[in-house]
Amino acid sequence: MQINDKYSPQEIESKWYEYWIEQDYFHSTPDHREAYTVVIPPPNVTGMLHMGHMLNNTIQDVLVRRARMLGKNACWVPGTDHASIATEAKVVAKLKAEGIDKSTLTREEFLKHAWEWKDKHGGIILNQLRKLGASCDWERTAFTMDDDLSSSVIKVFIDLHKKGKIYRGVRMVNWDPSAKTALSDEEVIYKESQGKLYYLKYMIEGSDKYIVVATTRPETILGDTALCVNPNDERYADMDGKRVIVPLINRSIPIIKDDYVDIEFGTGALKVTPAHDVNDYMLGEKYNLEVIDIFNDNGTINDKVGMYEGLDRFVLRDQIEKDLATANLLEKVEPYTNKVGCSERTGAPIEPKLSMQWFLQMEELAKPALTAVMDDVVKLVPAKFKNTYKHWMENVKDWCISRQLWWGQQIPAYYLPKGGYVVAETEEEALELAKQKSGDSNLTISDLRRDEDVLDTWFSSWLWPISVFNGINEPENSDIQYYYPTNDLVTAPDILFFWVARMIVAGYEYRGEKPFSNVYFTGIVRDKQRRKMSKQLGNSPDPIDLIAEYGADGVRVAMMLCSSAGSDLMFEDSLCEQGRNFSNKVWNAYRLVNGWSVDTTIEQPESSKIAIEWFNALLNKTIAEVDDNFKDYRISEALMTLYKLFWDEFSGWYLEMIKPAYQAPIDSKTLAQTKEIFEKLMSLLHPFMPFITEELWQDISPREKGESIMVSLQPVTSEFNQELLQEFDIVKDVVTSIRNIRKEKNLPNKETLELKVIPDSNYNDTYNAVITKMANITSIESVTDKDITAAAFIVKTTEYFIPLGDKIDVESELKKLNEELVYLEGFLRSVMGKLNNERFVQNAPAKVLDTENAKKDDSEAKIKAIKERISQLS
RNA sequence: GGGAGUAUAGCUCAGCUGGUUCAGAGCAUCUGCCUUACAAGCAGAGGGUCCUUGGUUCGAAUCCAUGUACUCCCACCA
Repeated sequence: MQINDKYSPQEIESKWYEYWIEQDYFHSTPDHREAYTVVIPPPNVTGMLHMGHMLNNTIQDVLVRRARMLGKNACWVPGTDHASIATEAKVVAKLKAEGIDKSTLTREEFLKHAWEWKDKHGGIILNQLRKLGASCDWERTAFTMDDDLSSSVIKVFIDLHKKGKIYRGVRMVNWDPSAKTALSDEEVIYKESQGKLYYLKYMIEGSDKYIVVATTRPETILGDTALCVNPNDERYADMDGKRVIVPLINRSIPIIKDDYVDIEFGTGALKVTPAHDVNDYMLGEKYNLEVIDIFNDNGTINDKVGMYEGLDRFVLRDQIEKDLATANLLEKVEPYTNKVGCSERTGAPIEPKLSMQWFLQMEELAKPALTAVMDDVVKLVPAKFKNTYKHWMENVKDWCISRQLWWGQQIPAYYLPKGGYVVAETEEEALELAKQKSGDSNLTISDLRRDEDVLDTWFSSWLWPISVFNGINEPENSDIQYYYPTNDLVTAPDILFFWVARMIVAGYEYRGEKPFSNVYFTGIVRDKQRRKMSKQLGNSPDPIDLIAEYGADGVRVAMMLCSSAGSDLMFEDSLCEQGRNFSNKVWNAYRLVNGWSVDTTIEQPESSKIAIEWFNALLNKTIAEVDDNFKDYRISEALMTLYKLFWDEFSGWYLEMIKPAYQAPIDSKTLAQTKEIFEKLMSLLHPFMPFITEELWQDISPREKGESIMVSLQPVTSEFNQELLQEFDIVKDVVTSIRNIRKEKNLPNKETLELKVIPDSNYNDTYNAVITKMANITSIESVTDKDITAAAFIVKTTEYFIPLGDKIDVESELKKLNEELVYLEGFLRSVMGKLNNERFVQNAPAKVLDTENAKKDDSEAKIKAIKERISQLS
């Protein structure tokens, strides 16, 4: 497309992405430069791109592209996570839709289906990232179940087991009856749920009296093995040694006393079900109670009790309520709101369940990881997350790492026929170990039974920054040596514990070093009503549609403008308009510059010289600001700074200053310098808007094949003339004042005006050329007396006049002057109030005193000038 | 139940260690303009008790305390 056409992002974006790929700019290999490494938070293999990814990956791309343009060897490793529960659930559902039940398949058959699924859907999200312009090193694309990564996981498991950090045991775990697997504590989310509180009658054995017990889960009476009251509860003082009968079940259970029970709650009596409640389990251990597990893995009732067998737990709850009522054992039912733990992945209510699982001891491992964050060796941005992190790490619990699933890394534990197990990387090693352990040299592989479980997904992703560089299998390889530790991690705060904390732990355990230097937490993308964007609510736009409508550059700019670290962002489609409008502005500014014809015989006008000098100073100042913003990860501010620089300063002021008259040519020097400036502006904007900046950069001057803005260097800041910038603010004020007068007096811009000035210390005629050009002034004449027939204005302390003959309205002029006078006098009074206050003069630092004195002088001078003009006019 | 955070213009937010970057920005709104790069634009304008109440200070949006309102995290209350 031609540059003088309208801006149309669709036409340029795919072209440049292909070019970048073809030129292999994204790929990084170790060299002499400083490495800058980012590993992507691997999205779920079956995921689709949503607004959260959009935000997250835009930030990463901005950081990576900028680092690359700062001369670093930037490497952004992309990849996906196998997400064992989520993916397995999807595959199971898909098979079910085809009429295949998972239980009829062998492990191998199921995994075949799962891999097919992965191959079919696994690449979608990464392809979507390309549309966004993500400059990932695609040749390094990793998947958490790639051979290298899987063997890393297994090695680490074996190593931790060898170190005695991994143990196997029966514990109360969070059971997901839908996925039929254990979950870690972090995978349980608590939701408010409107339920009921049931008051059940437990008859006292050998008596017609009863004790009422309040419970939210009456179905668990099947597993009741005691009734517990507080020893200090007088209502139950005479219950020592007595027993009660479990309603409906007619089992006799003891009454025990423990101060765990809250006297205030319900009736002060607690039913104890050690198999199905964590607290009850602890009571059970303490008082040596029988444990009756009443559920099957899928949440239906088993045959242990011999009643209600096969019923689902929630069906049973209603059934029990009816049966209790019929038997007159239900005193009452109250509405009750409580928190119910649900599976993060499947949403199913969690069932606390006793089962044999594998655990990782975290306490010791967590120590270096805690110190690292507290000492800012790993810096969290924003820092408020340090508190949360500290609290979690100091109270870290053992990590349940086994899952009763097939999709994932299978635990490398092999059970011996006569009890005991060995842990080994291969079957052959396992056999050797087994022979040693059992003393039976005739053992064969088929005698060993491998543990069925797989490892928690996070047990593979916690190695991500190491395993993508194969740093577990080959700890000395050149990639890991060069790229590790990585620099920035960009992620959402909801996986701080799942992932970030554990990566830091693994980093210290397996590399003896932090995995990254900075963690940038993005906010959560919400809609206008502050609701989290989600598929179910249907309030999330499809990012691909947005890109199609506004262009990737436009969407990127929109996201970056409204996102500061750690705070949520309220997104709506219309925000993209701002991004697209800005792209359009950039495009059109280039069209203007590009459309000028050059005349090498004309001299460079004075106004252009000044404009270039001024803009270069401003550019330097802005680059320094942007550098600072990036240093503090204030990315949206960096962009806003550049946005204003380009729109207001460059387009609004600079281009207007150097713009030749209609169809007139421009001098070659100004054009060349302007193109240079334009190029720098493109470089500065490139990390945010990669496509349009490449397109224009390529067009500015002929480029060789193989050149690209993305591998060019960022402009660097240098000394700039601070005074020039301040003086220019005065120039702008003068121009604006003249524009205001034009507006008031209805004078069209085309009509030329004369300007008179009474020079004083704040006046500098260097800039007259600029003023005349910008405000369409014919001449600026220095005078000594006020022109009372002219429209007047004061900038700083300098008085200006525009002779308008009879066009000025003395009445309204006086009114305005008086208003201004009142304001200035009030202002002066407050300044004088400070200066006359002895304590202020004594305590305030010299700098503050100076400014106050300057304020005083300026306003006094202004007041004097206004008073004079008032007296002349009236 | 414990902990943390936030409250500034209609909206989204800046405002670092109290003082000319102190009341700001962008968007939105309003008023003029189809001015020869751009109406996805240009030129202007309006808009805030800096959540309440106290305190510290010569001086508070900024520091301290109290209250209020939201948000998030953690926790085994049946």
